[in-house]
Amino acid sequence: MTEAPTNRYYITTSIPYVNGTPHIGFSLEVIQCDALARFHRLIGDDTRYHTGADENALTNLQAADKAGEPIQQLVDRNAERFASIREPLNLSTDVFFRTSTDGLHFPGAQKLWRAMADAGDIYTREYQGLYCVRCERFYKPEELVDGNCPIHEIPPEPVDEVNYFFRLSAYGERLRKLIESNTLLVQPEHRREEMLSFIAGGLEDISISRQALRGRGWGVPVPDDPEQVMYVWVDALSNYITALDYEHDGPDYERYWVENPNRVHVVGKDIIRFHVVFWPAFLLSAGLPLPSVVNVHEFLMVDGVRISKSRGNSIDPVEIAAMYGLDALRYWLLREMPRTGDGNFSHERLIARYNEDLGNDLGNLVNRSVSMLHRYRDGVVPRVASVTDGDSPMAQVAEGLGERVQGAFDAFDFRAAIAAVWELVSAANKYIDDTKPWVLAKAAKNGDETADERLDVVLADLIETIRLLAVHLSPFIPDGAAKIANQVGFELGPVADDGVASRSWNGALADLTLPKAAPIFPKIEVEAESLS
RNA sequence: CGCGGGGUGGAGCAGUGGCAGCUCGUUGGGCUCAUAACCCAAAGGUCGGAGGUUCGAAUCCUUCCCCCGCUACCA
Repeated sequence: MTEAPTNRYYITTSIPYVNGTPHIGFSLEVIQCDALARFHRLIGDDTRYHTGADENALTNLQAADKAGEPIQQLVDRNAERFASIREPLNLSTDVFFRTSTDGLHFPGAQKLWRAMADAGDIYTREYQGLYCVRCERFYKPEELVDGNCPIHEIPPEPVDEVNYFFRLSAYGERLRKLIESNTLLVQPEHRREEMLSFIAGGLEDISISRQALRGRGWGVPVPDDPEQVMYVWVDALSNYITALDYEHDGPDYERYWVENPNRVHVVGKDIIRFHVVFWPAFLLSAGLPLPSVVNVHEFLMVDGVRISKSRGNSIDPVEIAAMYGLDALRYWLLREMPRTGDGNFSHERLIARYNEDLGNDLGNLVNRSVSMLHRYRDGVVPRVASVTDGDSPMAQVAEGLGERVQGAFDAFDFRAAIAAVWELVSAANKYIDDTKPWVLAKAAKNGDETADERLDVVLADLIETIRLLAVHLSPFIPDGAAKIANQVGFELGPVADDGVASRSWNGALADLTLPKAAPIFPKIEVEAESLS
């Protein structure tokens, strides 16, 4: 096998405002990214999974004022809440980056600003207007409803100030070409078209600063102008590189941004413009590499209604994980969320998916297989030449599974990735019914040597199938995958091309004695009235 | 208004020119290794309406109806 150069993979979530607490919609994004990060580690990529908090937004300051609390204190407390979902959701994040406290951020963001300014893309303009602090944008008088911001229903503040503007209008053509050529790949396809259509409509220059006074100095100061702080999106978007120490062109920056073809952002559909147009334009201006992929996910609704704090229909993913188990939550999010169109969260569907897929199909498969191995072979995995050679029926089914899963991941199609693995689960359950090991065992007991050999093959086939399942499922349900691995006598560990951690059929568990069978995904039993 | 998405058996979804599929549910059967799990079979859809292109349309075109998102805050 020739030594291929190490592939690299940098993946980011968007960084949420920390004026509230994480809800299940955000967990969709971090869990999608986590599956991708874990998958890329599994195939041996040098992977960095980045997430964090956007703390310099004016909206955070307002939340603090409303709570009568010092801004830094509120931001510290809420950032901790976002950071703390790492353990209960078993996220493999490499960094949780805070834009108000991490020393890398301010100088990095200012360096980016200077680079854009040096390119001649930043200029000042007198601006008079009505400014909604919650939106952090200006409104035209005719856009107001009863004198209020149409979104937040609060009166905008009259503002008369000089702002810095970015020459976004100069970048439409270059962005169009980059997106059309998929140099900047926007997924799914219809989002790409939406952005092309947006660009074709013409880009206007955008305001990229606000008066520092309005936020009492909260935010990233504009270089050489203490009167102004950066518009939150310039500051926030830059986190993807400031966290890598863009300030000093540090080793992580070189490794994951400059010398890495895979720079992947995963974002919600609401902020697609910022990531597909604004951010790439900033980078073009500064002469820096662009993201290679922006994957856009849809929203998760609850009972068909958009999650919002004012409606009070927010659902805490940590609570769901505590109620039903993390595997249930992760599996449901990755298996059920449609690629186009919003998904709909419901306790019933989550429980149904868990019980049916994880409990009945997968968990029961492991359980019945290991039970039979103990019953007929004292828990010792038979060593069978045809199985270790990959010549057995289940090995045929598993052929190419790794490629199918990878193809689905490359397309951010988590449902297809899981479905590919599930073909193996279904085939294994069917295999048991077809081969009837209990019949073989009875015949063997009566002296039928052919049946005895056949039983070895079937059992070895099943155990190897389960080993593969544990490995392939580890990006989706790391906890459950670890339990499956334990049931067939190994620990999920670092990536390997052979042995128990291999993604390919190899019969590596032959001769091993397995622990006693124990249910991995016990059924969730709930009474209907507790679901409301 | 502009841009975009969706409308497929009871429910949730896949399916971008070639006999309409998947999961769940329902009904019947099989099996007894297993978490009352597993396997097989059946019933159930004129693919939102109308028109058109084509040998052939869920799929392409036209038009209409309904639901939703974006329009420079929101994961």
